[in-house]
Amino acid sequence: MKNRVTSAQVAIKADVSQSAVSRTFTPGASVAPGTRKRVMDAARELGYRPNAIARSLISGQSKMIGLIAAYLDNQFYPIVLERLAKALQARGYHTLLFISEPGDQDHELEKLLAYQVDAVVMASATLSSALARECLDAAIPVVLFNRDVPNSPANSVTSDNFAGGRQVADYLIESGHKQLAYIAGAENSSTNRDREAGFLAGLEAAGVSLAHRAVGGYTHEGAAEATHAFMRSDNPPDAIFVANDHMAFAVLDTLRQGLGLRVPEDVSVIGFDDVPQAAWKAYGLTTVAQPTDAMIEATVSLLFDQLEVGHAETTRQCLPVSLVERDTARRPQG
Amino acid sequence: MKNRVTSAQVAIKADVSQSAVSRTFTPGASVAPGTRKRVMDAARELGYRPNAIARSLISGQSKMIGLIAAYLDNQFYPIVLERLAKALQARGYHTLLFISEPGDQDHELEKLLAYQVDAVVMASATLSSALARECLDAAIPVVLFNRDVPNSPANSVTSDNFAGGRQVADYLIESGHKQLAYIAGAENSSTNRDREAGFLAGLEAAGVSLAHRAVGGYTHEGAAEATHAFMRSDNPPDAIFVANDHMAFAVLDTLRQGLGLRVPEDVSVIGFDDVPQAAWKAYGLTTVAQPTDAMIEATVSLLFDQLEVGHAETTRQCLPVSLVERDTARRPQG
DNA sequence: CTGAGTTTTGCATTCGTATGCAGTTTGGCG
DNA sequence: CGCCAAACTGCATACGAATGCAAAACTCAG
Repeated sequence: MKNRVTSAQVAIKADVSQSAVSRTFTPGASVAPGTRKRVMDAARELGYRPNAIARSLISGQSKMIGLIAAYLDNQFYPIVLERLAKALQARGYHTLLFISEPGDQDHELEKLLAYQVDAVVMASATLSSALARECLDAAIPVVLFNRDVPNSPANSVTSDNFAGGRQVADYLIESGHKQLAYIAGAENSSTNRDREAGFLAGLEAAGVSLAHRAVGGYTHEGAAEATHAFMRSDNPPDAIFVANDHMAFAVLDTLRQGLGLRVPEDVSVIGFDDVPQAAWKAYGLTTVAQPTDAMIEATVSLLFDQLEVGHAETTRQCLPVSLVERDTARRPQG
Repeated sequence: MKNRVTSAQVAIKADVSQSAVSRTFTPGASVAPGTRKRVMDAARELGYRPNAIARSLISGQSKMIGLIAAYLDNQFYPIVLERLAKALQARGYHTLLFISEPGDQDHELEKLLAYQVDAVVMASATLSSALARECLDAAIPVVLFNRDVPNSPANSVTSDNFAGGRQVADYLIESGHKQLAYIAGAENSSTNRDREAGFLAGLEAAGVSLAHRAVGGYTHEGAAEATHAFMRSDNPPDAIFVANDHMAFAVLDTLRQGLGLRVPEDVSVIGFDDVPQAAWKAYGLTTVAQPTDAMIEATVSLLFDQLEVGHAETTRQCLPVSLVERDTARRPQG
């Protein structure tokens, strides 16, 4: 039923061999101009399109990159997804998308490897060490995006989460906040771990201790609940550092609309990521900006170094962050 | 270098034929329990994983669905992407993602077809009629998601944009608004066309004429500019219908933070889509809800009807919408 | 017009798996 | 114990394109 046109059919129509057709569609191959034209004409007439699947089989390169993601409701990831896919497309690669549900990452990754992807980018979920080994064995480069697993053989591209957390601590202390709170993302995520560690390091350096801590699980609801809990306590915080912007929006909504408090007069709030929404005026969120474009660029170069140049050493890139001062945190010297 | 394990290697190790290995991994094939076990053991030991590329080549089914998208900054699409990909995964299909840049859709779609995707879902960009024909020729089902091209041979799943626009008009008029404005998305998008047509139909039925109209291009900035222009005019609107929520947020920010106006006291605003953000308290956007889950479900069943059952007729599904009353539009009888 | 050097071309094989066919084994039942 | 059907197995081939190799065609200088 399917109207599949093959190179052999084109070859017959153009009165050349199948090889000639193949070479016509292989950049850099040796084909006489006349032959090429005959082939192109026949191809156009028949509606021929080289079969990427067959090509992959023989060339050993699928030109597909497996991308594992989840939680696309946090705007950070869709944006990464869009730009990364676009960057890969520009280089002739395409993105096979896997949405990982908590729990079945390994199972899904199995399937992804079955598709012979040339590399894997993990933008969420963590790589189990078993899978990491499998990828290593199969010589499939893996890049962890925005996460880092210390002793794994995978490459990673992250921003300097520790420094970011530290900057937030310094900033909040310098601007006179006394009761500091932290809303964590997921306990086991590397971004949360580093952001929190940096924050705590900053507090310790100033001799301040953390007044409140709760886990928001990177969800809107979790963050809202945590905020309520904080504010109901005996010593409510005067500043909340939230592990990412997505949760910070919920914190702001809860403080302002839910509890009728003023931000930053009553409570300061600082997020992390600097998603586009953070700049929207309804929020105007003070936050730590991740260098999204640079991270994507780094990911792409890393990938191509390994895919096309053949570099093998695993690399861990950590890019600098910067605090973006907007309207949700009292400023120093104010 | 690549440590590729093939079915032949497993066959040797398990002392069976390559066919036996193949059959072991083919659900429903006839294999003796003992043989299956020997094969499985050998496979596990060698780390064998069936090569989906080779399988596609011979079976003629890639089990990949091409998904074309763009504008992932509008939260509606990431969510669709996530849920759709998940639903497809659950059925053993995977998503090959293409980000279309305005202008090169055709060129990209070409590549997508080269990958032998079993079907195409277009969640943005419109299908040129040339491409539509190519897909038809290749017997590749195409589903237009949230868009509709009247005389094309493609299936479509949309919500009732016309009825939604109409409801907004009725609602705004009933609640006593006099100066109505509309901010369009992109002129050539079917969603915009239908939403606007429905809105105008409602106005006409009430004998009201549209006071203002501008094109926001589905962008934050475009909507902000349009709002400024409206409010600078001699007869500023007391209600603005915005073609989607993404732009409506910009309208709200501009009215409130930019111009110091109160919503809905001074101006009412209604959006379209009901993305999760619309429910966040900082916005509390009154909007028309698209039945996202139902649309995805419809898309998936449509796809599978065509892929596995073999139905061929093209279908156009149009699902009902509902107005969600929140806080950005004055209510009738208030 | 000849011969050496360079392009172009076709043949045959390869990638890894699925499957029709025919041959072999197994099991059930009389 | 014998026989037929059913279950299982292996062989050979196919999917569509890329590529090493050797033959053929062309180029150009002498």
